[in-house]
Amino acid sequence: MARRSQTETAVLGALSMHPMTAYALREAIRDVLGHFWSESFGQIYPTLGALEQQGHVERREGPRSGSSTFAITDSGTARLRELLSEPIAATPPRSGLLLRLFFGRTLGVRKCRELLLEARADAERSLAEYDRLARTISAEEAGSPDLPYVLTTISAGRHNAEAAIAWADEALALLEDVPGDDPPADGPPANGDS
Amino acid sequence: MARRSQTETAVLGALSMHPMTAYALREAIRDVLGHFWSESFGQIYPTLGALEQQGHVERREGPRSGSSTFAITDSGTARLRELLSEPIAATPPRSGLLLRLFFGRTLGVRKCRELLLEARADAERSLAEYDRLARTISAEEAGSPDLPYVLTTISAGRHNAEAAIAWADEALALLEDVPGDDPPADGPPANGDS
DNA sequence: TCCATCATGTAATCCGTTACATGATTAG
DNA sequence: CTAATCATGTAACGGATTACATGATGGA
Repeated sequence: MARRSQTETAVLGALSMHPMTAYALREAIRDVLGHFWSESFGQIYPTLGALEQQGHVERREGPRSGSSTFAITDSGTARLRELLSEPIAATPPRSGLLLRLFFGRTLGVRKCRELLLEARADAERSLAEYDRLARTISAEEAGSPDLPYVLTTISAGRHNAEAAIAWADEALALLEDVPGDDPPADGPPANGDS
Repeated sequence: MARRSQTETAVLGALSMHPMTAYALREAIRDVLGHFWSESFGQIYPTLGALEQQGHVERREGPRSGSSTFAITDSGTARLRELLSEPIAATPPRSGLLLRLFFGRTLGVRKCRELLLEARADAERSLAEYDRLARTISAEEAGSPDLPYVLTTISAGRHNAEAAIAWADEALALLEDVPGDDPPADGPPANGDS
């Protein structure tokens, strides 16, 4: 069971929408699934090769000489359905931001505030991006059977971004009354080098 | 630079609160940082060893024969400050749930609804847990300089859980009018086995 | 002609999980 | 005495990123 983990799922899924070259696949995963998924370059080719050997995808003439277009086969669609039905493998959480805030006493309040403001700004930007995306896709893909599903994933991004903004504000308030003793420079005190 | 990635940060951070054995460290990371961080077992011992060699932690007599308690040293605290100040390494997103919903046409509406209901229930449970946690810690650690920082991380969990609930409801509404053609069983149609 | 983009792949390496292997202490 | 918990480590494996290596095509 060469369960290439969930890479297989992402690749088959992307190809289930329309056939494309490995290169285009990579861009589709980055640009279309990018908000909630990522695949590294070096995974895509080997996975495609394995899927081809298993008969789940078919290699055809590509747009350039030496290039190939991959299309999902019936067995590939069945395999995808199977993979999507598997229980979700829980990704262990790893938030560098929360790790820093948790040890904020050591980091210093000032830097914590900076991190929070940055996070807030990032979230604000994502929020705008999700709104734009939702409008674009709703128009472009109007009537597509995929549309409602795609919209649920965009909605997830929107809600997360909104939550991040509200959280950042609350967290900034929580740190409001913390004494500004913070810049505990890494050497002895009263040393303004950095 | 054997940058044991961010494991080093988590280990030094945990030891910055109080000295403990490697075993206790593991439990602290699981139970205390667990909402936003995880370290696998096999990372902790080697990392502690490396930190000891660099003089960032000190090994002392442990509570049992053959066991050791580790304490952070001054250089360790400086190192922690350094690590915490580094730019946050963005973790590539990987949401198995959103991956499944995105390809929901293939998975089938029914299973998508089930996934959403599950996710909603999970979030509801976390929410209660975060509330309980916030109350417990506020009482237990009242007056601790770490308290406000810890509360910001709990607040993050709360907001995320709330967002997940609101999102699940919205997503369920989005899938409301999708025709229930869904169970595209992996064989021929008109087969009510499951 | 030359650069950006399209295109395909391999290899080295790192990070992290899991399984394995062992033993001391304490509570029931 | 015996099971649960505390305690420490190593080894094997698998998954993922990154760097390396190469080349075609088309537009400026």
